[in-house]
Amino acid sequence: MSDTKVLNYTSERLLTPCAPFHFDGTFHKPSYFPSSDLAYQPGHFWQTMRFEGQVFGLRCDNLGIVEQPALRLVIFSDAPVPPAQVERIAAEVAYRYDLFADHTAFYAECGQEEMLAPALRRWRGMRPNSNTSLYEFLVIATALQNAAIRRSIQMIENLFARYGSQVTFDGMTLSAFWAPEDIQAAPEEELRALKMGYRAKTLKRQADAFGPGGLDEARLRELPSDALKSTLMGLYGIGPASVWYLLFQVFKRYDAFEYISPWEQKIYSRLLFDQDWVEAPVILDEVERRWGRWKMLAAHILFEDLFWRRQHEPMPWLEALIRR
DNA sequence: CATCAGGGCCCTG
DNA sequence: CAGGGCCCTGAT
Repeated sequence: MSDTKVLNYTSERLLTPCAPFHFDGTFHKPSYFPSSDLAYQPGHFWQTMRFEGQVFGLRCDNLGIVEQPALRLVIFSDAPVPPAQVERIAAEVAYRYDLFADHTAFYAECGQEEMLAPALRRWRGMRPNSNTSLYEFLVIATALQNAAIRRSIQMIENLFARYGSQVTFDGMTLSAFWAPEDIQAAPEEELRALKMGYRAKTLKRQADAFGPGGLDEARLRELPSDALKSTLMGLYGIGPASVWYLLFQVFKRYDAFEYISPWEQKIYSRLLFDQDWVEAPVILDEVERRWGRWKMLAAHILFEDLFWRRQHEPMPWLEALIRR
């Protein structure tokens, strides 16, 4: 799409996350690949959001500190937003960035754990995030499968260019996601031409699952983890690796660490054992032993801390694992 | 130039 | 439950 929609109206909403809350550690994840629907500067985060059939621009500004958190959500739109919709958008942002979860028990049980403590000194209050809806995350998970990271980025950007849109707000232009119906209407061959390869079929079937009368993300959020996991695994193209990302990032299940993919396996081998390669069951037992029901939240903080440190410290072993 | 694995998953036997 | 096949691409 070459035309750009300009979002000139703004609405504001103050949000007060549950302390402790780390703004930068929650809104920006340096281990995630870059994509054109997001922008970050310390204390500030921008994204587009397709919600209730419209495309919005969002900006979040940090107004607080870890122990007294506060943030301003600014909603950019092409028409005035009714107050009730402002509340629904704020609630969606709060869910995606896990703003209101109480982590008191986590810090009581894991705050002094020796391997985690150094990372917590830097990132106390970090939470899992999902920048996107469930449907949009499935697209990202599909692009990640059996591809080196450079190619995954290419796939997502090709999809944005063909099915997404460009929106301009707050002095910047970002990509916005399409709706599942846009992919339902697209021929599989068109998706293949965008270098999706055999994933074209997967994208079509996932879009079908989210069309009118399809999966209801709000309802899935209420499911217990085992039922949620089996529902997600039932989606075409979603296997153990993708569901591992989904349970933690999208659905904030802090104990969802029953599987590890090869790339993460290499990194956790180094982080936990200072070795090149440790067998998966050994890693999974170790995180259970150290952090119990908080194991994925704890591991995530350790993992992201590594990628933050990478920006300042030379880490040749890690660079070798990141092919961009 | 050819071959291969990659931040998997489906399908078959 | 194991293993072949799948689109494409940079690395070797």
